[in-house]
Amino acid sequence: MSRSNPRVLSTLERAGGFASAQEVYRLMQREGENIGLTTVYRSLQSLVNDKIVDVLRRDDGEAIYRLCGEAHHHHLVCKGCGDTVEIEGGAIEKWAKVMAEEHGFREVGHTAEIFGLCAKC
Amino acid sequence: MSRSNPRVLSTLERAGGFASAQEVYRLMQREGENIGLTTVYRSLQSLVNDKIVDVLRRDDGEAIYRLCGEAHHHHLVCKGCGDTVEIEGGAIEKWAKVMAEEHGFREVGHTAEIFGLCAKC
DNA sequence: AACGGGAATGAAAATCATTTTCATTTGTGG
DNA sequence: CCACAAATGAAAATGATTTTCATTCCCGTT
Repeated sequence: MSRSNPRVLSTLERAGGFASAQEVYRLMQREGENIGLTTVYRSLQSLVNDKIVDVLRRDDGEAIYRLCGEAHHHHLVCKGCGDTVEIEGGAIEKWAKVMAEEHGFREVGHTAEIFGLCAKC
Repeated sequence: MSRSNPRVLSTLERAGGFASAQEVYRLMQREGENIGLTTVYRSLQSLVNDKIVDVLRRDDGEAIYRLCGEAHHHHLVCKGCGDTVEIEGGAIEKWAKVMAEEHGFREVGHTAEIFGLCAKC
């Protein structure tokens, strides 16, 4: 297995903690970094596995990566400007737990996102 | 502009009101319908424009189309066998609404899935 | 220093969904 | 029957992402 290239993480940080693989790659190119697209993808994937970054989807389907704290949280994403707010989801945790038990599921996780238009858009 | 081919809508309905363009296409093929992939894409786009169907994204980025006005439900998916149970998510609807209002978001939708191991796996 | 093996790298090819192009077919009004 | 616009679909183009594979780098061992 490959480990994350530290320059990828640092670039993602500098990008405001929110960018697609292609964007991270272009950024690094512009900054004269000598790195291949493949490595950028691999590093991002590895960061996702390690739960250091989160992956979401733009409306066009492109994956965007985002630095993420450890606390489990959810996102409120603006369809217009892509602005993201981290929100708390206690209600979801409970819902997921109840639903899982009701159907005899074990080792459950969940995803939940809300998307819409923010006040500015 | 092209108009939607009615067979596409009818197939999407039969698919449970929830499928990707490729899936709709494969379904129609299997049923002996004589239609091209291009037309399926065009029809779905046109249905989206007319707000007859909604478009969401799968985790892998593939676009999935859903009939508008379908009872909104969520999925409980088994990581082992892929079995899926439709579950009701009243709690989520409320949560999404509250969170959106709290942050000044409009026209909000949401996605929520629970995954785990079912009783058999 | 030379050696060997595993990890990291990246160029190029492969994949896959989606879009575009364009020539053909179909349907409709005149 | 004719003309013309809309609909269709095969094939090529696009763009993100993944895979392949040969090369390079790193590190501990002789």
